[in-house]
Amino acid sequence: YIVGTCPVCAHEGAYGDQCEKCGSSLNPTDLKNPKSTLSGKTPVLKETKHWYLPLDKYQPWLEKWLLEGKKGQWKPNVYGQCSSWLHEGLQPRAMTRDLDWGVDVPLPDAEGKKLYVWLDAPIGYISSTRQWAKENNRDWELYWKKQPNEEDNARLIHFIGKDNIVFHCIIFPTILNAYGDYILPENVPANEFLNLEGDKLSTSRNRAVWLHEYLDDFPGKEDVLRYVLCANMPETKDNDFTWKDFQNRNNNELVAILGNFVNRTLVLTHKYFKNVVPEYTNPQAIDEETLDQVKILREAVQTNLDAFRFREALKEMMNLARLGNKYLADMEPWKVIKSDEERVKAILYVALQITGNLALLMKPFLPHKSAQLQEFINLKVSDWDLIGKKDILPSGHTLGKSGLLFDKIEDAPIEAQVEKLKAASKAAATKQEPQVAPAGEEITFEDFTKMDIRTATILEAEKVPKTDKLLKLKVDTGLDQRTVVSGIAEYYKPEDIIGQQVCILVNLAPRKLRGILSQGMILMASEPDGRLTFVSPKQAVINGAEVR
RNA sequence: GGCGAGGUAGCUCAGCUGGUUAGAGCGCGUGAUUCAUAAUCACGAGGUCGCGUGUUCAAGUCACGCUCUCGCUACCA
Repeated sequence: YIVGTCPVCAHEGAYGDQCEKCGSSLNPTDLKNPKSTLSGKTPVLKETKHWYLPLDKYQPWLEKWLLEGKKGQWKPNVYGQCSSWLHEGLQPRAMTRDLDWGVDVPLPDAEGKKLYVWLDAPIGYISSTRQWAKENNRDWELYWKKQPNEEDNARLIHFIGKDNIVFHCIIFPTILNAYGDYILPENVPANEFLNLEGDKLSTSRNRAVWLHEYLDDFPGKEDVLRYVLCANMPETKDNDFTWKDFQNRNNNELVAILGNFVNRTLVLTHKYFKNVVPEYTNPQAIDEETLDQVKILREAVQTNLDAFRFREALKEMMNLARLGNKYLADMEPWKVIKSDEERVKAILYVALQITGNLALLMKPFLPHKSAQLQEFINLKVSDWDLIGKKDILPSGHTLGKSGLLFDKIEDAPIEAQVEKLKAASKAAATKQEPQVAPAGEEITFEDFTKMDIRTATILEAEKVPKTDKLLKLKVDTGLDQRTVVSGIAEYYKPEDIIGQQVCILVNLAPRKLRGILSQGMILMASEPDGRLTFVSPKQAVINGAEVR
């Protein structure tokens, strides 16, 4: 909105950001004789004060702490994104805003200033800890402050998505470090994005699975969702949540492998030994070897959890149920019972130990079902360290009342969810009233008539090289044929718009974009999400017709 | 356009510092089995490791070029 004389080449029509004559990029304050393009008056420089985080000053520290210190430790996607930012060079970042809503800047000379959300939000992690500590009679500083002995420090780990990497890896650590005695994030195992039925999640488009609705639709299945989300976690690249996959994983994995193993063990114990854990006499090598596997699987789960490989950890947990199924299939207690009840006692003893250990091993992933299984088998203790014990359910122990841990999900509710999703996003798309831009300032009729808008036809269109959004158009305005550069390439392909009739502002001052002189501006309807659509006469009219 | 991450069986992924016939789970096929929610167990069929060139005795694994997906960034009169 500002023109003036270029300080480099003395061209008089230079813009506030760039001089087209010499191509220099400028700041508005660099211009000599600046004038407003709206009113023609000389702009007044108004100061607005903002507080900055001088990230540039901490660049050397970040390079050492992050680039050197976290190399090979942080996930490639996280480390790569951070090093990309650091290589571009950090700039001071404004931490205050001129807004009429938000958290006030708590400084005497900061009237009307609000804190930038990403200064504020991570500090909320600390204040919420303080609040929690207060309510629970704990010392919050143990969780955030550096302790006299480094090994006593709390470990700070941020579980986030990739869109939050910069705030948790660069900005927040810089603040913590600058402040002084706070611990720093040990790791930030950010995930990629999870899509929903092949498209991005979007709460504004109501393209989401709302948790309260899920719990209504699938009561008691909170752990099923946990399981599917964990098994499908976008740890290395974007992934897709589909209801079909949800159903398959429930039916083929939770029901068929885990639930089924538990069920058959408990049913057999009930049938043969009246729900009491039998004696473990004359164990065979296979029995001991099978029980030895439990500890190995626990180690595998643990190692993977420590390394934030949750999908793999989950798979190892399921392997314990697989081990149990295989053991039962190999031992065939339902056959042996006909000839050797003593042997069946040992077999079911082993199967029950696997079940007991499984109840504990699944706890990090399926907390509700873990508790439920503990009730089934009347297991009161739940320490992780117990996993591997070969007598977690000792002989003579009476089991509880059992049922089914998981049940099958039929096609109908799954299809209903898919339909619901479609209907919801369709409804959201048609509604769409909110967040249209408010009406602009009142202008006079003369102001309006200054704009000469005409109908025109696009004759040629090509993408401007090295840009994503720009198309170079040749249009027939009725008056002439001229070149217009337009930022519509995301929504229109060049070959699709040739012959398209549009409206064009013909008396707009020409402007060079990417080295191409753009003479005029194509009128577009711009929706809140940024989508653009041509504003065109409904019926074909001559080129050059005045639009009023 | 620049930068980052990813592209390995139908699907989701593993393959560390290059080394014999590329692995797992689910799905699929065949067989076994019946204690179990037609669940389970065994066996099997599926892969030009995105494309190309190069380095090497040897490349999914290294180098260069290209291509596709996601993200950050620039351009959007």
